[in-house]
Amino acid sequence: MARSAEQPAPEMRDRILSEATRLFATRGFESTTIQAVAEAVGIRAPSVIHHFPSKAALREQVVEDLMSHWKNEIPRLLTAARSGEDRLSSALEALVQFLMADPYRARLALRELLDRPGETRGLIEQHLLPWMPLVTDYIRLGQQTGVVREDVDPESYVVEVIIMAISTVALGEVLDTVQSRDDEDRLSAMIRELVRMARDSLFVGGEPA
Amino acid sequence: MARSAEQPAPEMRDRILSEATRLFATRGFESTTIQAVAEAVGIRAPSVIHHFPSKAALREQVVEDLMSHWKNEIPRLLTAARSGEDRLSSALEALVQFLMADPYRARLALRELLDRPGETRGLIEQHLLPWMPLVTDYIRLGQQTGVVREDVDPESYVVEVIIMAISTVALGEVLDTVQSRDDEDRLSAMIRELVRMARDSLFVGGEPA
DNA sequence: CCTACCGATCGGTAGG
DNA sequence: CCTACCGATCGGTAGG
Repeated sequence: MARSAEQPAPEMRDRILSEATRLFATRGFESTTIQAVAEAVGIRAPSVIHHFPSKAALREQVVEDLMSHWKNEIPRLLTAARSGEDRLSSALEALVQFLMADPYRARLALRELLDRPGETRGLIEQHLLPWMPLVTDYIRLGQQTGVVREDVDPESYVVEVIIMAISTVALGEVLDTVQSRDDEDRLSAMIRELVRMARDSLFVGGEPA
Repeated sequence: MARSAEQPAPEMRDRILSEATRLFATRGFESTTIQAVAEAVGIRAPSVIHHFPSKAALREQVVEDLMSHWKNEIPRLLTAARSGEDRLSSALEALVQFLMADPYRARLALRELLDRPGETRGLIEQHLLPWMPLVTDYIRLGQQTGVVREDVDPESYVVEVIIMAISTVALGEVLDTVQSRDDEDRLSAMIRELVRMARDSLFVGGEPA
């Protein structure tokens, strides 16, 4: 009779969050019923509601968990490489790695951007925007020293690269069959081309060898 | 008594399609009720079902209309400019113009890619893929003549550019407030940067001036 | 965490 | 194109 009484199964809440994340990312919030989440974790629908006051609250927590992941990773991404001019390329590759580590991250982000533009914009302004100057100042510095193209619009460039990375990873599953490849899967080729495009459209001159 | 009998209101069907497109694009298919579509055109829900056998059939027609638009526009996009090496840039600007002409096109495409990857992939293979070689062969020709970078992966490049264009236009509303601008709106700056990135990551050398 | 249950809303039908 | 209506499912509550 030590620890059997009424403790609410410590890991159950996390399991619900995990399955809800997966389902919201793949099917979308509206298409996912509480019952589907319950079934995925092996319980009944009302038990899900016991852990989260409402379906909306469940979504909120799922999104918040995603954002806190971002908040933790961003400093790591931005300091991913210190090898001078190649720093931005390495940061981008780290971003892609981060996105591909959990296949639901990119898809969930894209869905939230489409479904709740206002709320998501608020989250972006809160958590992502403060880091922007750190990157754009670095790009402007590169423009002054002549290694970065003069006609680059730093803010637009950064946002475009992030959009490209998120969209590519999120849609990778679909795009994977656009063309068959023998040597490797399509998504890897896309990611590699993405990194190349970001690099070659930023720095002046030809290949960095 | 000439034309009052039982003709099913010729323009009503198109009005339903138009409002359904707008609602599916902005809120998503699952979040859009037949009632909401009916209300938008000023009729009752059962009258919508009279024009389309089911909600799914309405979606099918909306998507088919979008695809037929694409099919008509693609030849025009690909022959948008004949001024030699700048041809691809002009084609891209034409693509962006096409996407921005109807704000719901990009958002609907992105939603369909997320919600129904299998079906959408089929539509892409049918309608878009046949045009791919026309672009990729042109890029490969440019690689042989030395105007296009050697390390460009033609197929990946084309898909990335299309993804970037669709995503940018679709998310433009959200991104518009990432940073305030005095001279022009954020989306225009994003589009211009997108075109620049596509150009500078494709061709060798500095600015074409 | 379960069973039993409910009001609301959904897509769709009947029948003019 | 409308009113009247229905079975199914949804999110959520009650009460253990």
